[in-house]
Amino acid sequence: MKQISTRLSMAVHTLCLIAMLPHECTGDFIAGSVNTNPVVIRRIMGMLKKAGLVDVRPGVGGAYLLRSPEEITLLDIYRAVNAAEEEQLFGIHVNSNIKCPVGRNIEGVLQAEFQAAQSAMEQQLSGVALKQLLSQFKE
Amino acid sequence: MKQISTRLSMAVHTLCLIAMLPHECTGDFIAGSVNTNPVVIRRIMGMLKKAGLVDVRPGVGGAYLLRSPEEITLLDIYRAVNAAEEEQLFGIHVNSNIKCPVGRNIEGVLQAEFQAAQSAMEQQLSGVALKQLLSQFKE
DNA sequence: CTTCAATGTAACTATACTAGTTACAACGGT
DNA sequence: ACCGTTGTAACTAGTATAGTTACATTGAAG
Repeated sequence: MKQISTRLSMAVHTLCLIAMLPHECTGDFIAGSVNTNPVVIRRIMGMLKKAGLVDVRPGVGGAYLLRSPEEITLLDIYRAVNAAEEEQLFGIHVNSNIKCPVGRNIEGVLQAEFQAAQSAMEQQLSGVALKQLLSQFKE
Repeated sequence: MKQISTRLSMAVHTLCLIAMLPHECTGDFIAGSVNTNPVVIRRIMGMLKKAGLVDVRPGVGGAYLLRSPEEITLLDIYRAVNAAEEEQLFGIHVNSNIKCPVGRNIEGVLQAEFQAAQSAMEQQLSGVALKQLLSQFKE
């Protein structure tokens, strides 16, 4: 199965670092912790910036949160890194045969059920704030 | 974003047809309602068969449910068509830098949170049985 | 026993997303 | 002016998806 992109997990990682070490968080520094290419991190930072979660300082380097860690949830991050305006998690086949009772109604029926499932997931994500994650790195 | 494969929605469509019209459900007939290639349907039928949800009759054609529509949930179907033994919905980047407090712990932390989100979604799916969908095609 | 529609698969294609990479312009302190 | 950093474009390899063609196998019916 195709998984949800690791952009989300890398974005969470990035935000945790920014929250803890705003001054040292250049793209290269974060890339060193995530263990990937700096450009991948810069792209993610761009998405987080566009979503209003962070501000990045071009030229000088570093980034800082635009909201407190209690006010940034996993759902916020999830939405930030999934650029698609089309936010449907479940794909539904289209152009079913309208001459068939099932084909005629399946799209609407599935749309409702899949939306409910996606909402359940998103509600769980919205209950976890960055702050809760940060507390797990202090030991 | 990459959506969950339309195999799931096509599989639900297929099972609804089998439940309603077991005798007429050849791969070609179903493909006509779903509006896709018969081979795509046969592949999905093969997955549903492997999962013990249906039995297919080679040679003669047609298929029938091996469980009643009350006993087949969207979660059963979801699991049937996602062949991967690795059932993690959220991808997590690996090989983070263990010299960093965040990199050292991020995988475990995210694993727990993502699993909770996935479970919330799956629980919602498990609450919807095929029978509930079938009732929406009778009008 | 032959026929023939249907199933079961393999193989191949086009498309799309992902993650990584190179390259380079623009920014902005020092 | 210098130089490390950010911001992007462009390209690559790898992989999942959905569709397609082709063909062997199945099994009831004539």
